[in-house]
Amino acid sequence: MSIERVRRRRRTPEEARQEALVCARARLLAGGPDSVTLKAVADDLGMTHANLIHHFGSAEGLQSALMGSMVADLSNALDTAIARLRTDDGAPLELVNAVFDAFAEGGAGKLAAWIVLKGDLSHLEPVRAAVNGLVHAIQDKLGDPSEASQIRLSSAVLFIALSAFGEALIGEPLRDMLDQDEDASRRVVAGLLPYFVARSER
Amino acid sequence: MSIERVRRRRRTPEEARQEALVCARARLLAGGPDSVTLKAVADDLGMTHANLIHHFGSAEGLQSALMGSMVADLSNALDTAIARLRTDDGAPLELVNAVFDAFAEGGAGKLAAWIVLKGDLSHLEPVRAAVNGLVHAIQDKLGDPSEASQIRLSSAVLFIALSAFGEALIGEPLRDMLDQDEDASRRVVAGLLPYFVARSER
DNA sequence: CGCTCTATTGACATTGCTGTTAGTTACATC
DNA sequence: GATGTAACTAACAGCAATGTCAATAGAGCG
Repeated sequence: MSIERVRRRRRTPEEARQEALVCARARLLAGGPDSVTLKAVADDLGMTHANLIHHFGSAEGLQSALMGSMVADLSNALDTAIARLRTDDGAPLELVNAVFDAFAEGGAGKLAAWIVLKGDLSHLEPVRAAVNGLVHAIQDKLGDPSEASQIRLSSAVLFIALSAFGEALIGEPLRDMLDQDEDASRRVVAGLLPYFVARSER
Repeated sequence: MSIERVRRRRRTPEEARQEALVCARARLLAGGPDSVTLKAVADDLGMTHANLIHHFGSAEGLQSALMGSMVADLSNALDTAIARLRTDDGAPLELVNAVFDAFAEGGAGKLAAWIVLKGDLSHLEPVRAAVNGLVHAIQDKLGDPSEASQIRLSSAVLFIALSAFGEALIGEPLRDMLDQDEDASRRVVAGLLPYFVARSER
């Protein structure tokens, strides 16, 4: 019986951080904020929690990096939607789907809820640019650079974002209560969109 | 120098639970879920955490009771909105305001986010009746008992609830990003409401 | 007043998470 | 192959939250 010597894996700092963030995100989405602890993430990765502290400085450092990573993903998803909006001739449903997907699939909905509950609103700041970009992209597409249209489109984006966020978090139980199918929220929001460009906001 | 003997206050079980729940709710809204601990709540009330365990059984018992209390309040707020809808001739803005207030003031928004992040969806169950009551109340008011109208109104309620929930959580930062005033969300939602009764959902 | 019931306390044990430190090992470079 | 850097580990200490238990004391009741 020979002594099994476990071969130790050595990652680059970037690899280590990346793997940890992927794992931490999965934990956040599956088990909530309380399940993303140093020990839990370290165990998942087959390392010790001390090593995570080595890479992120502290537990708060890991959480902060996770927020940053997820916010960046949300930002990128919105930017992609903007780019497609500027080039393709996507229907309004396309845009709505893009925003809803960004909040649902990337876990941005749960992320934002976590941030708000903790009170760290500053982490949401990088989203500002993307959100405003969305307004301008729609404005350019419609070819109406007036001040009035910007205000109107801002409220449209506000409306889409609120709905997408809500759907990502409480959509499933709420739709279940109301006997609505899985696509109901997107359909409703997309259906209401034309009224924003047609009429002036009261 | 006489020995100061601290006079011990003795509450009825109902008083104790009530005070604890009020305090726990304030903590949840101000500092997030992590700030509602046995010790913190007990300190606020001038008692020991052991006494809280005596009344609620465990920390989880306190959290569960808090969720129950807040869900009940949300349910009542919705019922009040329903009652007013059945008697008064409230404008659509009234209804929207009632739902938005229910999510914002009572803290139902943060509560729901907390429940979803923890994964305890069962706690939301008592809301089902109120939500469905809302659909039927609107339907009665419009005097159209058809199946089609119910489906349409369900999607309207879904849409209002998602928006109200979103506004309660990320409304403030999002409106700030978009240069929208405090009432923007309510105004937009109320403005879109007429389109639900007028047209058939695509 | 004496008695009972139980809300309440204080002290202790336990557990899980965070953070520190000294030492170990993988890997790149010479 | 020798060497240095730093990724990594093991063991420990500290802390905060939860939970247990025996003892205390407020309030109603005879």
